[in-house]
Amino acid sequence: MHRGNKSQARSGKSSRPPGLSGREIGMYYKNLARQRKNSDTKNEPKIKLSCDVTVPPGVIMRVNEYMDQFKLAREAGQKHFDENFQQQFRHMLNVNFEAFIEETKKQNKDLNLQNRSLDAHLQDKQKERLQNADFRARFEDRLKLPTMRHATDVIDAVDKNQVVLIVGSTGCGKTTQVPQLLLDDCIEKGIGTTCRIVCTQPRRISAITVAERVSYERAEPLGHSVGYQIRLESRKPRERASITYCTTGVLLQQLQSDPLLHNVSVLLLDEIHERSIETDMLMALLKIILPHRPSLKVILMSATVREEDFCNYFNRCPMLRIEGVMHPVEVLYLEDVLAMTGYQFDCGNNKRSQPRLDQSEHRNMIEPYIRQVRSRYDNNVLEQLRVPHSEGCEDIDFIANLIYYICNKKSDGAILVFMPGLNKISQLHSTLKNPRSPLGQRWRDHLLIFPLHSMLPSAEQQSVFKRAPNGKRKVIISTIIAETSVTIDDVVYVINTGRTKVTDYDIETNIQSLEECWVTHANTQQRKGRAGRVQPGVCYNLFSRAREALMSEVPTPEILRCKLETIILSLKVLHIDDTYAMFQTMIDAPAQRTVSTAINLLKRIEALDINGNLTPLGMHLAKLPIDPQVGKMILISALFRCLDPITSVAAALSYKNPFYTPLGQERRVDEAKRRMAQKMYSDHLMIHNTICNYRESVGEHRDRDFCYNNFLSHTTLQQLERMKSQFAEFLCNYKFLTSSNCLDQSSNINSDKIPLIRAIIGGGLYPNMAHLRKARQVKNRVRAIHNMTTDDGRRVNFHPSSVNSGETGFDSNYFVYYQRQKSTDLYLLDATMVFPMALIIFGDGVDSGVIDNRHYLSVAKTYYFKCSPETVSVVLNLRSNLGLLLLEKALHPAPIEENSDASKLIKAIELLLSIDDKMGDDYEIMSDEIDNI
DNA sequence: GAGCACTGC
Repeated sequence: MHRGNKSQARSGKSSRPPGLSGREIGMYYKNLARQRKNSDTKNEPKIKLSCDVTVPPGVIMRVNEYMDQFKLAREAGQKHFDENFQQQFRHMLNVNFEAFIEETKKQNKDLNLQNRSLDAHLQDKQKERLQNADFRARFEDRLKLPTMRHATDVIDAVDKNQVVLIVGSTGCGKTTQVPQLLLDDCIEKGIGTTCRIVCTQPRRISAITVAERVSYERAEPLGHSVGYQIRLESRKPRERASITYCTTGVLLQQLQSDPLLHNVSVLLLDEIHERSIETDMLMALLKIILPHRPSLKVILMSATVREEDFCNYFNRCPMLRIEGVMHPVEVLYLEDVLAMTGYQFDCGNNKRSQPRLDQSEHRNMIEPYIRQVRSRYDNNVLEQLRVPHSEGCEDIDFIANLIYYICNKKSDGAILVFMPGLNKISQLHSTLKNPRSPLGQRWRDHLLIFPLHSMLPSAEQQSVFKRAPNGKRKVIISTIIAETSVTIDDVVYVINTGRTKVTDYDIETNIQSLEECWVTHANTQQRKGRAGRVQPGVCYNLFSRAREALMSEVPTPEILRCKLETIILSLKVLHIDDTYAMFQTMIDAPAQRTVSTAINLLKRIEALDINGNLTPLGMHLAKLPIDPQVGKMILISALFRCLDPITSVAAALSYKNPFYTPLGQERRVDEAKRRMAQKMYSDHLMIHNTICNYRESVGEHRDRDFCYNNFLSHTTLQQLERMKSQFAEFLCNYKFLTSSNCLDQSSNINSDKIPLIRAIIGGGLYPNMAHLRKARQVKNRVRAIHNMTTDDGRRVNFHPSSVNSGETGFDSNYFVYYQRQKSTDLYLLDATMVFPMALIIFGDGVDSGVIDNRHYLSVAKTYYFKCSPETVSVVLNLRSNLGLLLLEKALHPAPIEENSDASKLIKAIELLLSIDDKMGDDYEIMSDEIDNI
């Protein structure tokens, strides 16, 4: 039935109608190719046999022996399980949403009981505090904040309404003061013990700094009435009469054990205008929770950014506006800057000439505007506005020139320049450091320059926050990171190029992209604010007012730009089964197609069954604080006892890569990474090796040097270690492990078996697969070029930061990856070489068949591997046993004991994988395919 | 040959 296309083509060749001329022959084959292409896309699956995965008979025999032992043991029945999880799971499936809510209410009905003697004590303490000199001095300062002027309005509004929206700009004190007002009001009324305030923050750093600030204002140590809780780090306050600042993610996780928020009396959601996935999600969940919790108060806090959206979303809830206390900031646009500096763009040698489309777009925008402002600007300025590369950050010399102008004409104060990304930051940095113009040379030694980017070490260092010494001007060249995440106090001048990089997600093609775009009004507003923190400032927008009029009001909410697997799982454990309906209730609903793509993936990795219900595996994955694919990876690693390497991989994938890249050191960072990779052709194993080497260096007290020499962030490595421990604790609590220590010997019996680890990485990242057809060395290029496609047939490349980039001599042509992203090209941001057998053992949709008398095993109807019929049968048999084992282990969590019968299956898998490891690559076999690309 | 930014009991 399955006939390969190649054989069709060959038979076509021999039966070409006779008597055709040269041109006619050409047309004949062209038509044939077209027909073939059409039939491919319609019905006939495109089958090309890839390399041979035949297992030698001797190995098959041993694998079968192992499997027989495994099967016998299963049939004998092992019923000494912990029944706890199975009960939980049955309950999960049998209880519907309403019953679940009723149960939760019953369990928590005694929770908020008042404690009168404690209340009286709190009242006394409060009176005492009013006498405390520190408290009083700080209280005087608090009174200067606008929020304190609205104190009675706030308390009143919260008293009378379940939901209140507070809108206030930076510096109004809403985040620090509102929780205190409500807590102190309760204490004074003698009901302090019923008061548990939680205030969510979008970032870890803000939760900590706000909690510290508030404790200081209350003249208390952190962790008394005020505390914080972020992942892997907390200073929790007392149980009652308290304020907890936590990240939004922490609260979402807590919902799993406290779905109606019985542990909270007042919930404040801060920075909801940022439209993070977490706050959007919480708002939707609150609409379900609120009717069941009449005593719960919710305060939404937003900057003045489309605040009416939130007000409408909560039934036109009352809105309180609080004025900010920013210093005035003068805003200048491109035309003003040109008039001021008299700068002339270089148009002659137009190397950076833009595409024609961009040029005509620019003309359509600027000409009407020029007519409008003709009388206000002189002709030279208008002429400069006509230059397409006048806006944004195309002309680095222009930005440098503006910096020198500020140095020359303006009073002291740091300059903050917003750039889109590392490339432009680096260009401006080198222009300022190695100036060609006399003007630049004059200022060079007066500048103290800080490039700021998440991958640069400066983001972690304190020097960027310190004031510049006399005679020096601090210049910070930053990405959007300085807009909200990093605050530098002494900034007085902001240069806003108006450009930033944005990730987007195309539903149709399932492709994530990173591209440079214009910022939104909301971004410009926030950037302007960065100039007015300490004194009146100036914001230089390097785009015209005409451009501003075309910019969007706000960025696209995160929920419309990202994958939904994790959210869907977390809804499922809250018994919200109809996720489509749930998403429809959100402020912005993601497309149905995005939801169905996510659900399909969850089904493929067996987190959901065909009906979309949670499987036992899915229930475990939902509880882990990590994406489901990576969750599955660590779960398998626990069963297969190679915990340490895999948790390293998982931590780095879910947090960040520990390498940073100082400007101009890219080559040396690459070398360091490749040293760590030890020719394993894996970015993931490279991280594992790095962590091992790091630990060794810690043991020998040379970790500082080690990190410095290898461009590693100490802070990130420590956080990765903490995350690894957290994973081990979770898995231990769920009984998949006997120890909560990542390095425990019993959890790492197989940790040095690289083929097995490679396969488990593949098992987790599956179905993100890619096939390398050819790696070739081209003249005049140092590095190899790769001809590679992902499973959807798209051409991809290794990202230049991957250790696989430019490599040749891979032992297998198959790869798994975590992230694929389109920027200058479609890139795999990370990749691990895997052997076909790993995909066959751990993939879904594995099938077998016969083409042209050749037996094959196929993966996901994408890759077809030749093999002997005996291999087909042993592998399929092994897969069904593995399926049974995983199901059993998901229902009855327990590690696979060494020398137990279940461990025989792992031995069998290990054996199959280890022969793969020794097989050569298949360039020869594949070479005929290259013609077809 | 290239890397906006966050986050998880």
